[in-house]
Amino acid sequence: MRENKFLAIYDDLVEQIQSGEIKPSTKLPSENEMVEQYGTSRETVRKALNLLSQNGFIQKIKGKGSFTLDVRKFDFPVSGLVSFKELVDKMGKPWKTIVYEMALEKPNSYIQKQLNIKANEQVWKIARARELDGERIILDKDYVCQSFVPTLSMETCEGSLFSYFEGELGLKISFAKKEISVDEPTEEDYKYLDLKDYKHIVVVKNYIYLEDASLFQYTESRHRLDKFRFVDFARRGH
Amino acid sequence: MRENKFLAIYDDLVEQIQSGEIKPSTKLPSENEMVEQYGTSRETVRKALNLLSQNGFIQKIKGKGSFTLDVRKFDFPVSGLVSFKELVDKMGKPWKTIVYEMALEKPNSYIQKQLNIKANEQVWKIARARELDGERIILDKDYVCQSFVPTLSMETCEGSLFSYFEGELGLKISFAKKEISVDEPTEEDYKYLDLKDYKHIVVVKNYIYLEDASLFQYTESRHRLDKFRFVDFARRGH
DNA sequence: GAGTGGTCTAGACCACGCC
DNA sequence: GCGTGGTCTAGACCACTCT
Repeated sequence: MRENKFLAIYDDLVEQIQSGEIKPSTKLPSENEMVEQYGTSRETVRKALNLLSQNGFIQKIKGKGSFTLDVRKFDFPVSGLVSFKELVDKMGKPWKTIVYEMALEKPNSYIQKQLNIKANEQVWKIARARELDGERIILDKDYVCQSFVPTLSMETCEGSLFSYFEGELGLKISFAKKEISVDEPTEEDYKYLDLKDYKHIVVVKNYIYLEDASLFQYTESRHRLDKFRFVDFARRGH
Repeated sequence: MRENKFLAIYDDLVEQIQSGEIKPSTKLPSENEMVEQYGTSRETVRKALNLLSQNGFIQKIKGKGSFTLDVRKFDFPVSGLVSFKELVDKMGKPWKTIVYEMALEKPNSYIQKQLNIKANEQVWKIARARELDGERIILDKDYVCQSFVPTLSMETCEGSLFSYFEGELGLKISFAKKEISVDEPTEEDYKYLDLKDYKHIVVVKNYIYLEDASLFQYTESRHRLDKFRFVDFARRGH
């Protein structure tokens, strides 16, 4: 059970929807019924329902009620902030991470600009390939300001940087900007990936910000064309 | 001025941020001050601020206040539900739409599946190329159930389908699922686009739903590799 | 008319940042 | 301690849907 009432209600409903206890396209209890059920005020119930709506679990229809959407059709959203490890774990496929580089460097001017830092600040550079079904199909290049992350180990890089930052360092990631484009492969790409004959590569640039709106990480994910897939759920907001 | 108080406050603040009246990375008035300013309750002010936060305009920091983000860095989000016309108008580039096809058809089995309809229902198929700087770089193929859109004209197709549906037909688009992948060009792509020597094409599949959660349109946007760009802003939600 | 979700209010208590 | 945003409440009125 989570700390906040509305999150507890949210979690409860998500669990019921994902487990199939509440079937797709059926009506949820009305807000007033939930007020009784959960013993809270209506605004609190509504906060939980709005979260469900934003995340694509339900659709609210005025005068009628809240209805579950068919979540299985909206399969895994790569949207939001999901790490490779979370994703691939969810899919249940065998995979491997190969660390090619982990070093504390003076950033070049491109990275300096991307991270918006001074030339004398040092950054961690981590280069890792992701192997699925025996093929290295994604190259992740992470650049992290040392000011936020004093130390880093090889083992961490083989696991999830993300959970290290959030879990052990207590850094709170708040939002991110993603940019997807297609580019020509670099020598690095040819060296670290099994690129076959593809003459292009999908580049996902990720700018990651903390709670205080400071930019602390820049990640470039380079995906082999045939293995790239991005799913997004968006509400037409106001 | 919009109908709802919280939207009016939202609009007011967006305008101030975008016009530069409120500079990037500065502090907004506190919630209590806004309560005075706008003469509403605090929850209403907070509703407006949460919208701003979701849409990447501000960052709220507990104990400190709400701060504007540098919106120029987060330039045009292709995310959400934006039509080609809206996008290109915002960029202010000269462009042209070429309609290659507009017909009422029996859907093939692929489209039937995508739109989740019966074989005997008819659908509009519209194929349009988007020309920028003298090159046809995007091919949009729209499939719309006739049950929602009884009539359609050539002029509408040359403009914005979207504003026709929302404006004249009064259809209310509520949410969409997007899927981005890369594929090999079809004969249609070669015929209707200036593909140069590119051996692949970026495919954006869009499933568009109405307020009552009915799927009413399937759109496939096929982008030339070098001109494709997708920007997304995502908060790490709860 | 009864039931539903959408908006709004006035007030309360809490956790956090800062001085 | 004071000001900030985060949560929660109890109640109100509205617009919409269905019967």
